[in-house]
Amino acid sequence: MLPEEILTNDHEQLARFAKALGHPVRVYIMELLSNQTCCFSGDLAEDLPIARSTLSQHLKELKAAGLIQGTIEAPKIRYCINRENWEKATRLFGQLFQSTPKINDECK
Amino acid sequence: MLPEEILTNDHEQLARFAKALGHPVRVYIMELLSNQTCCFSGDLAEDLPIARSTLSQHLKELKAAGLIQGTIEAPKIRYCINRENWEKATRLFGQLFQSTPKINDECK
DNA sequence: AATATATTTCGTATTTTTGCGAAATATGAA
DNA sequence: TTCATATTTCGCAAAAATACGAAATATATT
Repeated sequence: MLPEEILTNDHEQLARFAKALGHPVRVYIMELLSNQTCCFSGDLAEDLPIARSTLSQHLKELKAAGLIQGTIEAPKIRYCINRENWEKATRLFGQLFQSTPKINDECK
Repeated sequence: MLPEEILTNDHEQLARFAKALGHPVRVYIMELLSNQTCCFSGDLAEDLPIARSTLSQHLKELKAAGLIQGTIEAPKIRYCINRENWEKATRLFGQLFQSTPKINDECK
């Protein structure tokens, strides 16, 4: 038996996903990608008030967290959601938010 | 009419919540608080492998994001979830994750 | 008032994040 | 091969996050 870990892999994984979503631009991108299958970096760059290199970094971070993936469609790159991890994130966040905390008078 | 904002208040708010959840210790705390109504900082400090001052900072951050609130119960402090904002977070994350992205062959 | 307990704030150091423009890379078209 | 387009990486700077121990604060108890 392993020693009881307080901080589990799920905690770590959820924190990683949450951190990746911890910037409005990245929330915007994930929202977009979860509604319309894919998009090009250029389309985002036109809408968003940030430099292309900055956008690129945000995309990189989402990719590092496993939330998106890119496929070359020269000369562009098509970005899509990583369905498997998105579902994992859906499950983990869903778990966290599933239980409505009980009302507690001491805490007004 | 205001100019169409790309990054909305909801994006900002969700990012703020996500950022607050972007650390395993804070995920652990919120998970705990969403299951059992309240807890004391000391109880957390005993379980978690971090200094009390570090824990205090994490709690402060969760409080700043509006996810928890503390009430003095001297000499301890009882921390509880902020139900209103937790529900807001539940709604915002729920919205983000509600739509399962369509399968897309180009993105294997 | 003095003591003990619980927690936070302060000061500091290190690491990470965020952002930009310039330069580099990759690829299709001429 | 050269040119044009799309995107990323690099180099830098500024800001924020993370962590710790020591000191400060707050409050109940003696």
